[in-house]
Order: sequence, then structure tokens, then C-alpha cells
Amino acid sequence: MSEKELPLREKILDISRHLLYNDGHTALSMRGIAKEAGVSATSIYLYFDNKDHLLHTLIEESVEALSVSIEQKVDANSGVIAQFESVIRSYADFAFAHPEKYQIIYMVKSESMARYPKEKFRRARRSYELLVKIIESGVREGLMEEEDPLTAAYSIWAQLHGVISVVLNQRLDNRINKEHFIEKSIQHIIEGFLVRTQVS
Amino acid sequence: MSEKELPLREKILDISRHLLYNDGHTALSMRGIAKEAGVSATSIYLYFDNKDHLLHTLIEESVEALSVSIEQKVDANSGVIAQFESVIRSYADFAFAHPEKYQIIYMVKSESMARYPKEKFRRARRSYELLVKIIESGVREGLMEEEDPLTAAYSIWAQLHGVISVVLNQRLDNRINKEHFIEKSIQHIIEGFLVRTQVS
DNA sequence: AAAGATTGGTTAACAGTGTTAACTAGACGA
DNA sequence: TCGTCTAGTTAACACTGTTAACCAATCTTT
Repeated sequence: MSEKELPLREKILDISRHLLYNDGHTALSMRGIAKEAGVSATSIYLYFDNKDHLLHTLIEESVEALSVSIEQKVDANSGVIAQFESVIRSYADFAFAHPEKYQIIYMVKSESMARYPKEKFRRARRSYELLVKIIESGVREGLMEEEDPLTAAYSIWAQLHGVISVVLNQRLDNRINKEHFIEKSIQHIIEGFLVRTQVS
Repeated sequence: MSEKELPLREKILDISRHLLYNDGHTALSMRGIAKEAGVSATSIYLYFDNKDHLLHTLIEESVEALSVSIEQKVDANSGVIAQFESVIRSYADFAFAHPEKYQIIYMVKSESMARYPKEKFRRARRSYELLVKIIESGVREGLMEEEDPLTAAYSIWAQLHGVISVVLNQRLDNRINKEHFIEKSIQHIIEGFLVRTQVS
């Protein structure tokens, strides 16, 4: 084989992620993955219980990568506002740098999400805790005003996700400049949570 | 038959919407819809070209209902800020009042979205135009500061959608009070676009 | 070295999927 | 009364996820 021969399990995940992102998720069939991997369809079941399990693994993988990316970039020694901005921008950066990974986190909807074990979200929560702590510091330092940091963290994340998903799902009016839209939205989200200093 | 006998076409749409919302969209099969409607699977093809077409019709239906709902509630005689708030709250109200309709708009992702004719979005655009005009009025009256109302309108919508979808998809931490989260987020979105009067 | 168990795959089959083609029974108009 | 249209039907095709049964190496143990 000409391709570098990585273990079948990883190969399956890679192929699945690309099929999912490029052809949408009705196009993702076990037989399709198998054909692409040059293997029989049932071989996939040696590594994954079923299609759901395969999808969940992809989600976990993505959540992990996103979390690591955020935690790596934030500098604990810098100021609170810098940390705050860093988390938000890291999140967005990851989404646009790895859209196929980001999208997967939200692609699989209620259908198989209901079957997705809640505990698997614990990894994702750690990133929230990070943001919550930053907000708490901000409040202590008088830089932010927020009586409920956890709700605030989720609100920020939700708004950010909205902005990102609109762009990635190409639901933006084509009269709008994408980069400008992203920058404006991020600024709005960030500034909205800082104590208002003055009308600029 | 005991049920009020509405035309098969409408019956199919109703059943599809409910199946989609309750059982997720892998559970939505032509045969399933047909069985529920007490009719053969192929009868659906008398009213819809294919499954895609059926889904697109559902989307259109929902976009229309959402647009009408917003346009009905906004009072052209009230002040700009009231109109601004009205549009935003109407949007959210609709989403939570008719989650199965709202979700459908965003449920069908890239997969069959790519095949969804762009012109069909024109109806949705009308609601943006409404918001854009309100923002333009706000800027004229010195109540808002925004050099690009179209981008602002999309940014507001995106953030709002993020908040709504997080709630509807039950991705909210269960320590968080849902209503509080929604109210806080909406307030943040609204206030962020108004000229900052004072630190409250 | 021989025997047994484990690993990593295979093929065949089942039930369910979207969709097409060909058909039929009834209503309506000429 | 004949023909056409309407609103449905059944049968079939190619595909789907998944299971069961099998096989050929390799690794472990005696």
C-alpha cells in the first residue's frame, strides 16, 4: 500500500470524519467507510459497537482536541481580560481551523445525542470551569460585573457557537464580509461582559 | 375515520414534523410516515418529489411561520428600542413556543442543505430587512452605534440562535436555570447594541 | 514442538431504507 | 359510453446497519 499504514481504527475515524464533513451524514455508511478503508464493512464492528459508537468517538475526539487547544493557549500569567479574550478567540480559532472537527461536535443532533452518555461531556465541562474561573477573577478585580459566572460562561459560549455555526453552515448573507462579521461579533461578545468604561 | 380528515399532503407534513422532532431524523422514513398516515409509502411521492423535497417543504413552512410571527408582533408605531426588543423577543418566543418548527429550520444540515435552492431563503431575508431598518432608525436617533447595520442584524441573529439552540438541544449544564439563562442572554444581546448610558 | 486460545479479519444473510415502474379503481367530461 | 385524469396501489431494485458463523494466522502455554 502506498499510504502510510496507520492502524485500522484510526483510519476508520479519519475516513469517517472526512466523509461526514464533505458529503453530509446521510452519505456516511458503514459500507462506504469500509470501501474507502479497503476492508469489509463488518471489520468496523471490531473497533466500534455500532454506527452510534463510531459517531460518539468522533465527537469525543473533537471535544478533546478543542479543550486541549483552548487550555494550551491561555496564559495563566497574563491579565484576566487577556485570558478571557484568549479563551474566546481560541475557541473560534479552533472552529475555523478545524471545521470538520468542530462541526462534528454539533452535527449529530438529538437523534443519536439522546443515546450519548452524559458523562462523556465531563471533558467539555473542564473548559467551562476554566472560563468560569476567569470570570470570577474578573469580577473580583472589578473588571466584569456578573452575579452568576456559570450562566455567563454558558451564555458566552452559546452566543459564540451561534456566530460560528452560522458562518460554517454558510447561512450568512453573501453581501456580508465573513471576517468582518466574525470580528465584530467576537468584539461584541467580549465587550458586553466587561464593565463599560466609556462610550468609544 | 375518527380523525378530522385533512388533505393527505398536510397530514404527511404534520406527521413528518412530529416524527422528526420526537424521534430524530434517522427515524424519519417514508415508510414510517406512510404507516402513520395509513397509506402506502409511494403515495407520498404523489405530493413530494422525494424525501429532500419533503424536508425542504417543512423548512419553508417553518420559515414562513417564524417570519409572520415576528412581523405581526412588531408595532411600527412604538419607539425604536421597543421595536428592536420586540423583534428579538418574538424570535425567541417563537422558537420556544414551536420548537419542532424552529428546530426543523436548522435540523437539516449541510447534507441536504446543499441541495436546498438558495432562492427559497428570500422569505427569511425579509425578516432581516426589518431588523436592519430598525437598527438604521436607531442609529439615526442616536440610540445605537453601528456603522454596518446588515452585519449587526446577522450578528444579533446568530448570537440569539446560539442561545436558543443550546437550550433546545439540551446542552445546558443542569446546574443552570433555563429561564434565567435565556433572559440574561437576551438582555446581554440587546444591551450590547444600545449606546451605553451608564454603569448600572 | 504440539495444542489451545486470541486476534483480525472474512462471507452470507436479515430486516429495513428511498425510489421507480407498472398497474388499478373510481370520478369526470365529451 | 368511451376516454382521460386522479389518487392511490403492489412489486421490485439497490442500498442501508447489523448479526452470525466462519477462517487463517499468531501468540501462549504446556
